[in-house]
Amino acid sequence: MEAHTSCNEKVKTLRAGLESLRKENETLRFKLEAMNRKCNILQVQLQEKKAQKLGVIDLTESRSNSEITSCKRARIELQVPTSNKTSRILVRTDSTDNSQVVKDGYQWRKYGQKVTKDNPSPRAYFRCSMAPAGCPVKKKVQRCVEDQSFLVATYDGEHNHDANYHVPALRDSLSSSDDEVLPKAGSVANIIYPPYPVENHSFEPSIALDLSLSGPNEKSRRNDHIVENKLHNNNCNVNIEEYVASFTKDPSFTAALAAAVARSMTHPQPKPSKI
DNA sequence: CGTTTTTGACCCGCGC
DNA sequence: GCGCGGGTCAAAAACG
Repeated sequence: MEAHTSCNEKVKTLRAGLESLRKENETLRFKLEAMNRKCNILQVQLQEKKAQKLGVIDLTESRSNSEITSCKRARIELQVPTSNKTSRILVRTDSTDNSQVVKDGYQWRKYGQKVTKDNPSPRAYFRCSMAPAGCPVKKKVQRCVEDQSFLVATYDGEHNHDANYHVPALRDSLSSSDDEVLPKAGSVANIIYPPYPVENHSFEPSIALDLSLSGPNEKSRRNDHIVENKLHNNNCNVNIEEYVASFTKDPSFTAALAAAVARSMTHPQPKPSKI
């Protein structure tokens, strides 16, 4: 009899624990949703701000001369569809970095390099090597003749497969203010826009956000604490809408989230997990 | 050892 | 036809 009673109590305890876990799970789900929404809003806002600042230049009829012109116009980094199947982007890089790597989410294999007449910098030729069946897309990468800190990447063709498009595409838009531009030493390109005419390929970079990351930056670490504290200070019983609103209205949370996202991008994880 | 990069050779279109 | 320049090939080297 006594054993039966103690067994019942154990069951009750376990059920209580299970219920507690359920609530915690629910809370975590709301937190994730709220963070996702906020993150999306931030992305949109940042894209809009960038777009406002950069403006658009039509290089549709561009040849080398207009490339030069575009380079002369300071701080213009853009994606320019030159036709249905070709487009050109300018990518800001470290001028001391000799590599001609443009991280655009696709995997490229270099098959040639040539010094052209109008530019002392060699032009590199790449093929897309992501699709096993063979992707027809090619790209040419060459430093801008006027400004060596820019790479001019010309894409030719359309991918017949999905892109492994993630972190690098947003790195710049999230981590750089106007004149405080990446790259750091050893880093590569900072791309502003998707490198293709967006017809069949939607540009929806997936963000791998790991708030537990500890970066070298003290300020961003503080911001992480803000995020974490914000998360921890909201208990399970809070009204959901108020709870979400408390995130969206809190400027410190906004700043902290932006910093965390930016840092997660500048320190990408080997195998990020999507939220 | 398989994959990627390098680099000289080759091909092809264009202008003269 | 010839030369020039851009694009591609492919063998060798480098890399992981």
